Amino acid sequence: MPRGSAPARRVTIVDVARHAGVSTTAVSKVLRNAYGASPDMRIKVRSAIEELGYRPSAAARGMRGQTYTIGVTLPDFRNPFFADILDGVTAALDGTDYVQMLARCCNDEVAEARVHDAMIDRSMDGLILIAPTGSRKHLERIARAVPTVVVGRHGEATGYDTVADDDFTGAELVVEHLAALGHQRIAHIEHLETNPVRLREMPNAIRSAGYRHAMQAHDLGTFIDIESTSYSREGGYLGARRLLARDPRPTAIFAGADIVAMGVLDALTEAGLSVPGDISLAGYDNTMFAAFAPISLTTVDQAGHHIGSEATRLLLDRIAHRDRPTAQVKLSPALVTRRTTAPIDATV
Amino acid sequence: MPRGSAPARRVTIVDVARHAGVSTTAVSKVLRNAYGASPDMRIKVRSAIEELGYRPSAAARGMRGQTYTIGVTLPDFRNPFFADILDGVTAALDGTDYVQMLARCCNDEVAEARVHDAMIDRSMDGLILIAPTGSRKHLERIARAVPTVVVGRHGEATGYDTVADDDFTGAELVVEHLAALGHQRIAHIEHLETNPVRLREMPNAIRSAGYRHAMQAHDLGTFIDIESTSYSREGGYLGARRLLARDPRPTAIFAGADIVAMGVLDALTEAGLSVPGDISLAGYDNTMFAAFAPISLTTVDQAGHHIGSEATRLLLDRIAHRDRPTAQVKLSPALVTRRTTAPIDATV
DNA sequence: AACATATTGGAAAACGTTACCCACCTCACA
DNA sequence: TGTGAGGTGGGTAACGTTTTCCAATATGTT
Repeated sequence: MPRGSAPARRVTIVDVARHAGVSTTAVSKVLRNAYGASPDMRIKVRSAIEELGYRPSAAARGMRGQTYTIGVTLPDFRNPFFADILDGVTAALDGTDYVQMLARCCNDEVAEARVHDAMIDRSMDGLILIAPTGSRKHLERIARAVPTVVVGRHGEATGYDTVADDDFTGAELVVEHLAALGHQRIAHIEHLETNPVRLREMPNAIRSAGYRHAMQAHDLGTFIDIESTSYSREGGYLGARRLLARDPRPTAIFAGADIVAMGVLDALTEAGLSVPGDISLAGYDNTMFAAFAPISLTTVDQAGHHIGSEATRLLLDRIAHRDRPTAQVKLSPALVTRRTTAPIDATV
Repeated sequence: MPRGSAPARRVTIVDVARHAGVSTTAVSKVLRNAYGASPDMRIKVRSAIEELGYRPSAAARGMRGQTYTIGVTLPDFRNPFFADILDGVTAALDGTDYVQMLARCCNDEVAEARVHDAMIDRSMDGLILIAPTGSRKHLERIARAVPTVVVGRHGEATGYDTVADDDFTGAELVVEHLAALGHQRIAHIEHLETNPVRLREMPNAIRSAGYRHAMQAHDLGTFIDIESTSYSREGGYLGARRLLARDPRPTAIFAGADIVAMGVLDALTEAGLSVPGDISLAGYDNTMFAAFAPISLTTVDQAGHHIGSEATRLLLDRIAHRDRPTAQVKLSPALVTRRTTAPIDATV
């Protein structure tokens, strides 16, 4: 019986103004901490707001001013690395008037654009796009409509700020580590990328380039061996299956992401191989999963929390100063050595 | 240099109307598939929309009608079970005009209320609250403001629909399974709950009750052993540490959620114990993690996808018919037997 | 042919806020 | 005693939709 006492009209700014005996303009000023309201006025209005339980309508606000909403899009809810970034966003937003709203933007470019548009339609004050796959042009278009920060994408951009990890160095760290352990046949599983722009901008492509460069630098150029699948558990499983079919098979696998390493482990378990006994394995992202004790995956820490808070800081700054030049923040990754990598001697 | 060609005024319904040579009313009717527009009119308007690249402003819509936005709140981005639910929501929303927006509502009741209010302020057309912790009264208040479906909470409600798994039966399935394997000292790690209402409504409490009931039913009442922590990896770790300190220690642990089982495995690894050699372990939720080959966790499948799509179906229905009586959907869980549980004989 | 009923299209008034501008007051200073 | 500046407060017009009418025309019914 949902009947229940009439839909109860929402308390509006007019009600507050009347109750406090002032104009709606005055109430609005207090709400926005805007100039032109005396301390007395502020107290009076605030107590009226309190008494009436008034809450501003974001829809109405959106028509003239801000909605105090930050939109965050991400490609996947299963990759735990993104949760770290979101924590950083939440932390940075804490204490401000802004609220974050999330949406997943699948992996397909059309669906992604639809989600971005949906956020613009909803008058978000700013957008944080995590690892978007859209074209540069598309991103510039979004950024023209609303302040935008792109996370996890390299390259200079004219319309938006970026925050990214130095994936090239991160990949080098992994190869160096494995090479120092005596490994030569170090294979890599990457996320397939063909678009030339994305080859220069997407983290997965940069990691792959870092891998190749480091292999060359360690005189292991002839051992370069890459499987192109996707950054997902299935991608890892598939890539590992193919690598295991090699003869001789690699002694170490560098998975482009922890989630990929998870799939690799699925395949290794299935094949009855032990880690690092039979084969060494490294991931990337240092997600919660990598720290999982029974696995204890060697990986690269991207400081997701820091990435998220930095992106938020940039976004709030840009909302306040839309004309400042764009900034590119690049963070340094760090290798986290755990138990899935071991010296080649220990490997059969 | 973000300068860039003037902020570019958004295309509005007025532009579309002028371009098509009709009234804004007519355009609005076409947009909403409302009655009163001829097929000719629809074609004419739609092509004008296409040509101008018009997109309706949700803010403006929100002031009079719908925003075509569904708000989804969930307590945690790290529990992969929620990702399954979200997939179900996405699937059910596919092909409709609705877009989903997510927000995390932490675990604390005040923060949760703030998030719910934020969604109402943003004129969401409907809300799906996943495993909310708020009081019944709070939920009823939300539901009075906007069509609401509560996921994962038991008990009759007058203002909102609910979708929940039969957690009591699910817990029984686990105990039955372990008892059939010959286990007696079957311990349980639950999420601490003291509030009397939530003891009757929250899934964690129901699972705990199911565990106790099944233990009694199998004449294992004297072996009932519960650690109260939280549904998180840390909670699992802590609970397991305490259980391992028992003498004699349990031969099997029923973790209230897969994420808890993950923490249990952290503790077991640390203690140098093998699964199921030294101790059997079962989880709950059948998340992606449970299927992870190196672990292969026995668990209870909740069909998260189905839960999500069912909740969405109910919500869309309620948006269309706000007066229909509330519904409680209860889904049946299924045991998924994997490699972390074994006969007691095999256990030392 | 007269009348009722659908169908089609539009004019105008909301919806709740903020931006813009103006009026008033007080105070300091010439 | 003017005059200008800074501080306060408010009136009013947007903002872009949907909703609620109403009028005009087409269709069907006696």
